[in-house]
Amino acid sequence: MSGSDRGHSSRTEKTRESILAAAQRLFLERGFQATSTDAILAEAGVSSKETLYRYFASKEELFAAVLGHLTTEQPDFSARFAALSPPRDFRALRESLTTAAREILTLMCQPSYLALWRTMMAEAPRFPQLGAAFYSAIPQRGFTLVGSLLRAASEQRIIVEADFEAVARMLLGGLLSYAVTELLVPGQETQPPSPDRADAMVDIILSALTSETERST
Amino acid sequence: MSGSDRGHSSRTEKTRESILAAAQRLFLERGFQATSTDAILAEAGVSSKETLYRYFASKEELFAAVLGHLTTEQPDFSARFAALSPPRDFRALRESLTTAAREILTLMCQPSYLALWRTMMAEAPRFPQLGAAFYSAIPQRGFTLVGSLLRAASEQRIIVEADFEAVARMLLGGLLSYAVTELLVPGQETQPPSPDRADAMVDIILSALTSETERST
DNA sequence: GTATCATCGTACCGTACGGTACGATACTGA
DNA sequence: TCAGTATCGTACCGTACGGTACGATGATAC
Repeated sequence: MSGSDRGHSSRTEKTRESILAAAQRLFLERGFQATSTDAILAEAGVSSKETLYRYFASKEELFAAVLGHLTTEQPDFSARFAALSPPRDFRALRESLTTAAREILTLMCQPSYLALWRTMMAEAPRFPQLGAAFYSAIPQRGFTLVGSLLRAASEQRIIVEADFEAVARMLLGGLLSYAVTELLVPGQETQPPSPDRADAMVDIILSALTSETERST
Repeated sequence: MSGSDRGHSSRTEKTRESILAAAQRLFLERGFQATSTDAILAEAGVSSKETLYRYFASKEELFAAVLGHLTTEQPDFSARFAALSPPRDFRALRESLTTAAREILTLMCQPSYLALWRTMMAEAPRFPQLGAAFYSAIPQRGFTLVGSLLRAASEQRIIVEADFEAVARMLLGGLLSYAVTELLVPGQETQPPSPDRADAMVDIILSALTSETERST
C-alpha cells in the first residue's frame, strides 16, 4: 500500500518466479523433506540463500506457496465439468459425460498431476490447510459438479432419480483408481489406460440411471 | 541351514519384534524420512543402535521389512471377497456385495489403514518394489476378485454381461474416494462415512447390471 | 561354572541441512 | 551520474542424522 513494491518491477519478479518454478519441480519430484534449499537454489540458478529468504520466510512457506499456487491456478478437471451446460437430451448428456471423463482420465494420469496428488497426500498431516484446500478445490468440486449435472438431468426427466452423490463418487473414483495404480507402481512405464475405460464407466453409470425408466415407461 | 539360528530363541526374537513394532508405529505416523533411528530405538526400549543394526542392515531395509510385512500379513479387504462363494441367486449376490462393501469402507477409513496407503504412495518412487507388491496384493486383487465374482454371477444368468473390469473399478474406486477424503483432510475428526454409502453404491452397480435383463425377459 | 553372545551405555565420525552474516558486485531508476 | 538495492560469493553456526566402535554388563546354553 505505502509504495513498498515500486523500485523492483521486473528483476525481482523474475528471480522470485525462477525460485518458485525450481521449487515446484523439485518438491513434486522428490517431496518436501528430500528437497534441500541448496538444491532449489542450484535449480533456479540463484547463488545465495539470502536471495531465497528475501522472498520466503522459510522452507515451509515456500512449499506452501508452491502447493497453494498449484491448487488454485492449475487447470483442474473440475473446470471441465463446470463448463458443461445442462443437457438437452440423453444423447447430449452421454456425450458431455464421455468427453469430460476422457479428459479427466488423461489429465489425472499425467506425471505432473500424479506428483501433485502424491505430494499432497504425503504432506497433508504436516500441512493440513494445504490438503484441505486441495480437496475442496479438486476432488470435492468434482463430486459436486457431477452430482449437480446429474441432478439437472434428472429434473428434466432425462435420467431417473438416484443417489447422485454415490454415482458421482463411483464415476470419479473409478477414474481415480487408475491414478492410484500409477501412484503405487511408479516409473516402470505403465502406459496410461486407454480412453475407452472412461467410456465404459460412463455407459455403466447411465445404464443404471435409465433402467428404472424402462420399467415405468 | 548350517545351524545358525540355534542359541537365540526367545530373547533375540523379542527384541527384533519390538524394533519392528516400534518402527511400524513411527514410520506409519511420520513417514520414512521424518523417522530417525534414534526415535525407533527409544520407542522400542532399546538402548543401542548396535542392536538395531544387528537385525537390519540399514534404515531402508528396516522400512522394507515393516512395509513388506504389512503388505503380506495384514488382514486386507481382498480377503473379504476371496471368501465369497459364487452366488446362488440375485438376493445372495446383493447380500454378499453389500456386506463386503461395508467392511471395505469401514476398514479403509481406519487411521492405521489410511497411514499405510499414505506411506505407500509417498514412498513408492523411492521403494518401487514395495509399491508394486502392495498394489498387486491389495487393490489389484480387489479388482480381480470383484470382477470374477461378477463374471461368475453373469455366467449363472444372475446379472447380464458387462465390462466387469470397469464395474469393479467403479465400485472399489467409489469406496476408495472416501479414503482419499480422509487422506487429504487429515486430523480434523471427520467422522467416517456411514455404511449406507456402501449400500447405495452396490445398488447402483446392480441396477446397471440388471436393466438389460428387464428388456430381454 | 564357564564360555558365548546379546544388549548396554556412550562416545564418536562424517555429512548434510536450515538459516544467518557480511562485504563485494552488478543492476536499476531518477 | 549517482544512490539504492538485489544479487553474489563465501563463510559460518548449531543441530540432527545414519552408521560405527568398543568396553562393560547381563542372560543363556552346555
